[in-house]
Amino acid sequence: MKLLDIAEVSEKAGLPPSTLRYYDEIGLITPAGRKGLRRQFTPDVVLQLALIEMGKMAGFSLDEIAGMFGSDAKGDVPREPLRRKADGLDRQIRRMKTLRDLLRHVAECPAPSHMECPTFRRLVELAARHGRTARSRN
Amino acid sequence: MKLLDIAEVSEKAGLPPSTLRYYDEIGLITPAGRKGLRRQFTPDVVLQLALIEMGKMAGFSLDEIAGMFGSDAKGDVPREPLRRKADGLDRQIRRMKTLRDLLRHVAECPAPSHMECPTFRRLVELAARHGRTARSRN
DNA sequence: GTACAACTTCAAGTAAACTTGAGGTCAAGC
DNA sequence: GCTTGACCTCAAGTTTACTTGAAGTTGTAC
Repeated sequence: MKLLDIAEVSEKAGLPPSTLRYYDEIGLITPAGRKGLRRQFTPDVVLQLALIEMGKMAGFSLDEIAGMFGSDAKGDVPREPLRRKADGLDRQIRRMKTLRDLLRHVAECPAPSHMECPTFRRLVELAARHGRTARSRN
Repeated sequence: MKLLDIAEVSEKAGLPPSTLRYYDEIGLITPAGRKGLRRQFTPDVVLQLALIEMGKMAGFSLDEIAGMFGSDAKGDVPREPLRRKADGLDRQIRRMKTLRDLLRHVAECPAPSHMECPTFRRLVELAARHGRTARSRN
């Protein structure tokens, strides 16, 4: 299996080397070994990084992300929190769809102030209700 | 129109007063006036705050959020950037759905290491492709 | 009319997620 | 075998989004 050095991973993942070193430092990724001082990564790390990016996009902290996928070795990834996170994502997706509709509406709407537009208000109120319903924080 | 003081807004919006003062300071919200020193808000601010929360959830910075909805007075909200943000949200929603499926899968999957599970890898690869396709940053 | 709880300001502190820079190491090509 | 460019470490700096605390002010209830 061919190993990659940091510049190759950086290229493939679209992340600067400084970030990769930082992720290594906090244990989010781990090089397969070293050649001299240089980190050598398996190609899988690129996939892992894609996963990390997704987690970040969804609003998870690096700590949370490590908790989701990082504890591979131990094998004791607790299932219930994962399910709850997935449910949280569903709620978040719903709110993001509302926000998307809102943005598209604002881009079209000729009303001088958004708050005066009934369509706008309805959408925000809808989202506010969703937010209030989604009481659990993850 | 009845005005709210900071504690009432805090209560209704679920945000601490310190945050509301901060948002005022950076111009994200604006009190309708003051009673003595005390800020007096119109009820609409609660809706605005819901909107801000949505924007944050979607990964926008407070600056970006101010740009989307804040420049109400000027009336020159540029439409094209808004449409692009909406499109960005669509891509993000797609990736979040993948992440959700991934989390549900990990919660079920008996494989010792996720990276060894073909279903898992397929999902991540899918998402990685989505990510690469979505080149524009907002 | 006075007490006091709830507000106020302003400066400084905090946490997360990186980035930057100085100074050092080393593998590979010539 | 030596140069050189890509890597390394470690400490300090940066940005965003707040929070905290000290010290002062004031609307409202008694």
